[in-house]
Amino acid sequence: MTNSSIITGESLLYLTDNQLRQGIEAMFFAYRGFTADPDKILEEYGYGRAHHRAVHFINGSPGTTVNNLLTILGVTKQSLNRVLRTLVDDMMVEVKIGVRDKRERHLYLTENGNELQERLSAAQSNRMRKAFKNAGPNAVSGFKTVLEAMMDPELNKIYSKLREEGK
Amino acid sequence: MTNSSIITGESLLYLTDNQLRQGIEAMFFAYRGFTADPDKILEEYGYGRAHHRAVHFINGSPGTTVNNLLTILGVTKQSLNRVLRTLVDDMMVEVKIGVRDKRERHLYLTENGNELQERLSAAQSNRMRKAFKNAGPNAVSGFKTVLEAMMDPELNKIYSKLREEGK
DNA sequence: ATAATAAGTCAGTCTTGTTGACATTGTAAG
DNA sequence: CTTACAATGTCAACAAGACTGACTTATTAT
Repeated sequence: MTNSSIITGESLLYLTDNQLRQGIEAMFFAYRGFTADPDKILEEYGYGRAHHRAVHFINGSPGTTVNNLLTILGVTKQSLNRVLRTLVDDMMVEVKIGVRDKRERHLYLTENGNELQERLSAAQSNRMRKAFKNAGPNAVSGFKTVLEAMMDPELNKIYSKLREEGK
Repeated sequence: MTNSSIITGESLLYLTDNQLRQGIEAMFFAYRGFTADPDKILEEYGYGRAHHRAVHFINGSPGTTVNNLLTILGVTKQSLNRVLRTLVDDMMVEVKIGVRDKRERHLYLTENGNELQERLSAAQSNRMRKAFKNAGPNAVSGFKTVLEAMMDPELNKIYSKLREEGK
């Protein structure tokens, strides 16, 4: 129950245990909301969040390799492979053998995969758009700043890289 | 690949698909960081995130009932019971039969449980404190505003209630 | 007395993660 | 050219943590 005071550039920011606690709980509840809408759609297809993540990052980096995806998702190849196999079997993802290095498999969304991705993205983006709209532009930049500071340095690198690629 | 423009109270906020996408990815990577530190501690005890959540909310609302916890955590009683049973067996949580209503079980952290909670809380709060410090006070309020707007209305009610209780 | 509530339990299923071992194919280095 | 390494895939086994459904026990409320 001790309080901690922190000196920032401009002002003195008192971060009480309760403020930090509220931040923790906000993350917990917000993440639940964040995943709620896509989860409903995924259920229709018999997919889970792992499928969503794979589809999301393949869409964002078409032609990415299995190894790349492994790094971004932070799971084992066995775990990813299970998900990827069902997506390929269901004609959601297309696998192309690398030209320069024939060991590599490059991943692309098929037309079906794109359709699924767009449905998932629309659901998740809608909620985020509403949240952003409600909170206003200043809040949005604050939101991103805090989240970036909360990532592991490694993950932040990956995130920044993806951010650059996407304009 | 369409852009959406939103008019806020003060200014015109252009929310491109890429901005929304970045928000989504920020949530994904930040949540990973958010859970990384406590996960390491939990491993020592052979616990998982489910145990963490239970301990967290029992600490925040000592004497809460099983049903309350069920509502906050949003899981089935079978799922919660499994976790709660191990915590009770390990002397982390104490169960007291209700005085007014003897059907109810009121949950409290034991001394051991409190110790665990403090370790977990310290790890998670440290990261959040650093993130808050890095981002500055304005960013912190923006962070909370967006997260609150992102919760389901139901969850927001629970969150607000907990916020009031905790001063 | 009967119905509803709070909690616990048993059994079975599913997703998603893990390890470990091994095979295949292709690239790179000596 | 052979040997080592790398990228991928696969088999098996296991565990956490979620779910459903059915059922019990104790207690309270009608």
